Formats: sequence, structure tokens, C-alpha cells
Amino acid sequence: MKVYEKGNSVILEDIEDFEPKHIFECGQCFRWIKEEDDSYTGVVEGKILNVKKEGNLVYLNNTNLEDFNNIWYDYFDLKTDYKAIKEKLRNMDEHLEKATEFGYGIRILKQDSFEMLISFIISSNNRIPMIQRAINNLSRTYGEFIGEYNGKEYYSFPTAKDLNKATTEEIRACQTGFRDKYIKTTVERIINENDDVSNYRNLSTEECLKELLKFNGVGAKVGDCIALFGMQKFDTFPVDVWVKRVMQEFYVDEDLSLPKIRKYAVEKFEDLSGYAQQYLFYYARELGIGK
DNA sequence: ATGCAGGCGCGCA
DNA sequence: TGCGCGCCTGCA
Repeated sequence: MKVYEKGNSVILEDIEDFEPKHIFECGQCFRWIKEEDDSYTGVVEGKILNVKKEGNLVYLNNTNLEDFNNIWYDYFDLKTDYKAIKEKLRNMDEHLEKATEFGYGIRILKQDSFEMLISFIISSNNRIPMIQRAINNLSRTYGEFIGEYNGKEYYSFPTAKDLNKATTEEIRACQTGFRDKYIKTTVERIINENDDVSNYRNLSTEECLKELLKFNGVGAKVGDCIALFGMQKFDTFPVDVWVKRVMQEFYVDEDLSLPKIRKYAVEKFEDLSGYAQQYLFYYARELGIGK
């Protein structure tokens, strides 16, 4: 892979295992919006970035080499060899062979811990467009105005301190629905206990999940998502309805409970569980497997 | 129209 | 430990 700066962009040449659609639509993030030219625009660490792939070039627009080195390299997990991960998974069975071929450009983003905590609380029993809307409303109301890009305004995801200014009613007014009280008590607890959830990265996966489950609105699936996407715990396996369907279709009995499906997967995929989940999820949802 | 969608907390056995 | 149920909200 070659990296160079050109104008207001950083260009990645001959980067392998990087496909914007796969990365931004495999269920891990909510703030990357598809543009008319099939590029994606998002907000990370107070920066607006546009990502576009053309042939063997990935354009990171509205940025520079300094931010690439300080932010985007880690955010897009460019240090990790996804070819090696896919190779291991592909050799496990025919289903993963197909799933890794289908979602060949998936990468697991290194996202902000607190943003993941709140975002996945909102995700429970909810649909992606509505999750995106609620997060946008919260960001516009309680986040910081960053600037404009292509005529649209962008805001940072609010900090716990910012969000703590909102009442339960005001949080609901951002279209969070019945999850308003979960968000309120979660933010309140973080402020009162002066907690920094990004420190959960230092805990073992088991301890990390145990701590996350103490938050109101965080159950098994949501906790796994936060640990995986916000704390880089790759030996987790979030089981949502799509993953349940694809697991039942290919691996386990129809009547196996969710916790048992999870146990089966983590024992099978071990440290690659999170990656396997992403490939299987994207494969199942895009193809409508098990529906 | 009424059931349901990318779950969770709760009450109850 | 394992169930069944209600819940914001928009869409089929």
C-alpha cells in the first residue's frame, strides 16, 4: 500500500481488503452516510471525513497526512492484516469461505467507547435509519458544531458531560423512544462516578462485559457490540436476529437459545469471533439468509 | 389495519 | 436460570 497526500486528500494506493460499502454497512457504525457518488461521509474525533474508492485507489477526502497518521490509520485498523484473518476463517468451513469472499473489504473500525455505549443502547429493538436519526439529533442538539462539508452541517458526538445536561424528556425528544431513561441513567452514572469507559479497553473481555452489563439498557447483545466495536474485544460474538438466522441456517439447531449460540461461536472462532460475526452478519443481511 | 423490527428490564416460576 | 411481556416508532 502506498500513501500520499494530494490537495485536501490522502490517497491510499493498492490497499487490499478495504471496501467502503462493506466497512460502513456491516452493522458496526451509524454515522457514515452514503453520498450520491457512492462515497461515505462521517465524523470521527471532531473531524469530517469523506471516503471514496475508485479502482485501486481509496480517497480520504477533507484530511491530510498528519491526521491520517494520528487518527485514520488506527480508526480503519490499517495495521491489521485482514488477508490473514480471512485466510484463517476461510479454512474453517465453506460458509465462512463464502462470507469472507462476499464481504472481502470489511474492516472493524476502532470507534469511540462512549459513542458506542450510547449508540448501541439506542440500537436495541430499533432499525438502522431510526438509530441514525436519533444519534444525529443528539449530536446536533448536544454535540459541538464542527463545520460544513458539501453543503451539510456536521456535529461531534456529544460527550458524557454535554449529554448530562439533557433531561430524560429532552433525550426522548431526540427520537430515542423508550431508551431515553437508559441513556439518562447511563450518562448520569458515568458523570457521578467520574467513569471513563474507554478504560474498559484495559480489562479482560469477561470483566469488560461484566462492567458493561451494569449499565441500564445494556444486555447481552448490546454489551457484545460495545465491547467489540468500542473496546476492541475480538473474542465476542454479538447475536442479533441476522446472526441468529445465519447461525441456525449453517451451524446450530433451530431451537438453540441465544446465549448458547454465542457460546458455540466463541468456542469455535475464539479470538476471531468478532471478525467472523461481521462477515457472517453482512453476508446474511445482504442476502436475506434465513428470512 | 395490526404486527413487527438489528433487545432490554422486569416480574414471575 | 429461564421464560413471557410491554415498549418508541415507522412501515408493510
